[in-house]
Amino acid sequence: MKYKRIPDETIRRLPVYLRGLMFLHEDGQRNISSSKLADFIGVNSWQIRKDFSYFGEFGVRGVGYEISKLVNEIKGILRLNVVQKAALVGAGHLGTAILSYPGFGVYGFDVTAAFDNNPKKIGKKIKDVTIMDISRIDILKKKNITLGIIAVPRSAAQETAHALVKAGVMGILNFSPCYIIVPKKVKVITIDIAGYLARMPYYTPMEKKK
Amino acid sequence: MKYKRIPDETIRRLPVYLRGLMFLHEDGQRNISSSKLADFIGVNSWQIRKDFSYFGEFGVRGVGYEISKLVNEIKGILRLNVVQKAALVGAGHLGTAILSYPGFGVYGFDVTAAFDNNPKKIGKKIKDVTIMDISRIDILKKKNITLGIIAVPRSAAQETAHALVKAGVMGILNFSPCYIIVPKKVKVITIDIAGYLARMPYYTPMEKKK
DNA sequence: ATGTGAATGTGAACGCATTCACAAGAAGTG
DNA sequence: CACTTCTTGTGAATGCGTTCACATTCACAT
Repeated sequence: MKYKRIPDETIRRLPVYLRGLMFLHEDGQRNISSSKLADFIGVNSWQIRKDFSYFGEFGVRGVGYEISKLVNEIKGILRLNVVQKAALVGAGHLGTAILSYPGFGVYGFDVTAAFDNNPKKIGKKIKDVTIMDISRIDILKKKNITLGIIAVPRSAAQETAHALVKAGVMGILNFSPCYIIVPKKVKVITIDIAGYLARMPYYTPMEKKK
Repeated sequence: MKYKRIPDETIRRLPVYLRGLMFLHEDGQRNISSSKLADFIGVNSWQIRKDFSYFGEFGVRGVGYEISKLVNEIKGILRLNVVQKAALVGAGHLGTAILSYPGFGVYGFDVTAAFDNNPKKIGKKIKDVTIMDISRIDILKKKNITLGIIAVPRSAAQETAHALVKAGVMGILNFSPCYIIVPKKVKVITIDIAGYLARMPYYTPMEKKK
């Protein structure tokens, strides 16, 4: 395929394809067609083919895709073929859930450091990770960790982001429900968990009374 | 504004506007212009004005918007002006975090029931909510709960969705990293937490070696 | 070799969302 | 009242992403 701008939406879908494909791979399957894959992950087959076409020709016409090859290609595009280390800030309920969550490992992430400002939590161990005082965040530079996860109360989100950037982080996953300001070179993705649910009543019909 | 189809993207942004406005309101502010609001939540001012224009004229030309009015308008559009009750399935780490998370309340949600299939967890209380056996899920009908939150392992996600739908749920927030099949009338939003992080390395520059 | 069926890859058409640019309205000032 | 400043609301232009339709390629059977 000729040179062309890659839609952001395509990038957003790649992890979806990847997790579907990894599941099928573990399940023992070797090959798949775009339409089978489409049914499995809930999109259209032409969308899948188009998305792949931005990066090259990964399949064989008349035959389909080899799953393991596709997994490697997508991992390569997303740079998930090397272990990416991430640090968590905020060891509350959500932070604990994140540290315990197996899903990050699936994509090749290693959440390998955690910070909090509550002395009661510092020193505690959750899933092999010992919680450190936030003041020691500069250790990220030494450990070469470039991704940060913010799971602190909203009021502390902006300063946490600053601290992460200062410690060399280039990408931030922000679970605080607010906009945070960072230098342009740093990528932030904000997830307002409740915000997703907030859309729901708009789509669901009025509740009928008893 | 004349009749016109409302973009899905607009609906997606409304909760973002809402939470920003509610914060400003609590902070004691009364009025705001679209460009001030835009800076605060990290979008463009014309985007905000356009989005509002689909629903009516909420501001005053030359003056700006009255925050409390705007909050009510958006709540009305999203149907958040009545308390919406939701049920959680899966009381693991993530489920616990969700029950403890104050963010849902901000939007007017009440997570008022929780289920699990692990006998050890049943009967335990988290934040006023007692965890019930999943087999009792039909109680949702009686309690008039129409929203469900899935926080179970992937392998159990599809059957959980079925059970929720059977119990009368019309909207599902799914934290399992997989596509789930439901009747057309039911709205599903899937959040693959790790999937968001998976996009990150694509955007961040290659890590430099020491 | 040739035909048939299956599945990919992609230019082109389409449609939707964002962005622009400006008319319209409100408030303050002299 | 006339003038200036400010800010909204929106038709129109633009641009981006999705969808379509089909040429292309491969495997297999005959």
